[in-house]
Amino acid sequence: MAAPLRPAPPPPVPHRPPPAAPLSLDTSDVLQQIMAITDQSLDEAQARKHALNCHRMKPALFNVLCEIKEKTAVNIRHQEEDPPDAQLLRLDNMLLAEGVSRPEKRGRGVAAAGSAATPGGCPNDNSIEHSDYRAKLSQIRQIYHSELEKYEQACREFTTHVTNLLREQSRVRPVSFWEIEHMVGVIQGKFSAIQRQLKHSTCEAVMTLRSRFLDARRKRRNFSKEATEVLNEYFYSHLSNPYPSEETKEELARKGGITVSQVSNWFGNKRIRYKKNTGKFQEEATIYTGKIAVDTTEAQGPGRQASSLSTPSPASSGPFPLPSGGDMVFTLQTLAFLQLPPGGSCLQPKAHGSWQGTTTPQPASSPAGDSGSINSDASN
DNA sequence: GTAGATGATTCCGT
DNA sequence: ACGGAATCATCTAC
Repeated sequence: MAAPLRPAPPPPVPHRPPPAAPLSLDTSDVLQQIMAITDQSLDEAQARKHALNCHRMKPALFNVLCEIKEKTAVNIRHQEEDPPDAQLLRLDNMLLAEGVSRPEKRGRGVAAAGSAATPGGCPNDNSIEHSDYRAKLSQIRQIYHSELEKYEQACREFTTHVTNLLREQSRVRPVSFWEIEHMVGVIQGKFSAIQRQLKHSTCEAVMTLRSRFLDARRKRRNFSKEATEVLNEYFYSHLSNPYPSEETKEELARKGGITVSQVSNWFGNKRIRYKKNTGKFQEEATIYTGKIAVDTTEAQGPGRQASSLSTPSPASSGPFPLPSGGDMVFTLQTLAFLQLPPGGSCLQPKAHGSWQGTTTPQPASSPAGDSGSINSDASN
């Protein structure tokens, strides 16, 4: 690295007026001493430097060196303007997008920090996996910042050291402002190459973490018994129109400890699978409609707590064979049908039959069969 | 190990 | 945007 700072070649002596013999000797002698200075010990060099500084030829020699330096410095200045590094820009942008570049905020809600850390978002974020992801990302962020700080500190120290050295050297040889600037640039360039490597590695680490996290998302776990029960209860009690509204989905999600997307997935899968093989679900339907009937009966008692989900509307029959063993349910169904709005098709809820018969789903918000006051699906 | 169950994803139509 | 249908990937019971 000292190459650009090496003393300039000996001055073009022939261009000068022919000096007297003793002067010529003097010049070459001084040059010899300068060239030999690097081979000497520190103490020797220091003493030699002092001697040279006091030498009567020093000002003249210094001027020549200045001329030569001026020419090379121009070249240096021209080489300085590097184009902006596109790759580095990409790395910076990526680290910023992944939330690695900005320092970690402390004392804030974990969830808030987590959502900020995953701009890509994960619709079905399992809280355990999500916090795991956040923890790993936080680890990466910490390492990145600590390494970055180390590099920056080393760069600062080294730059100061070299600058001081050059200033010191400027007493014996011409070291221009531009030269020092150039040297600082060279040092910073070297350190930024290291930083780039660090950024690259960090990006790779984040990408690996991300892909692992996304893979993990695909790993499914069966819902809890409670979640399945809540969903099934709603499904079988709204068999005529198993399309929960957004609000209902949210409540089902809350009760089952799952996300709204999972509720939507579940209902999507359930409808398809039920439709494909109704017979297979007979037993399950019997269980849940029986359960609903019991719940409904209990709910009729004094002091009941009305809930749109815990006291769902009775299942209506329809194109689906209703499971046997739900007498109470059947009675309630009949009551429900009798409450159809004027003009409604007799005894057949509008929504009934439509979700199986056609591919066009009935909007959950306005099924004729669910609009009655008896229907607890009012949240739709 | 295998079959069936089940949650998630993708594609497509409305 | 939502839902149906097909499919994938994993879990679970045997």
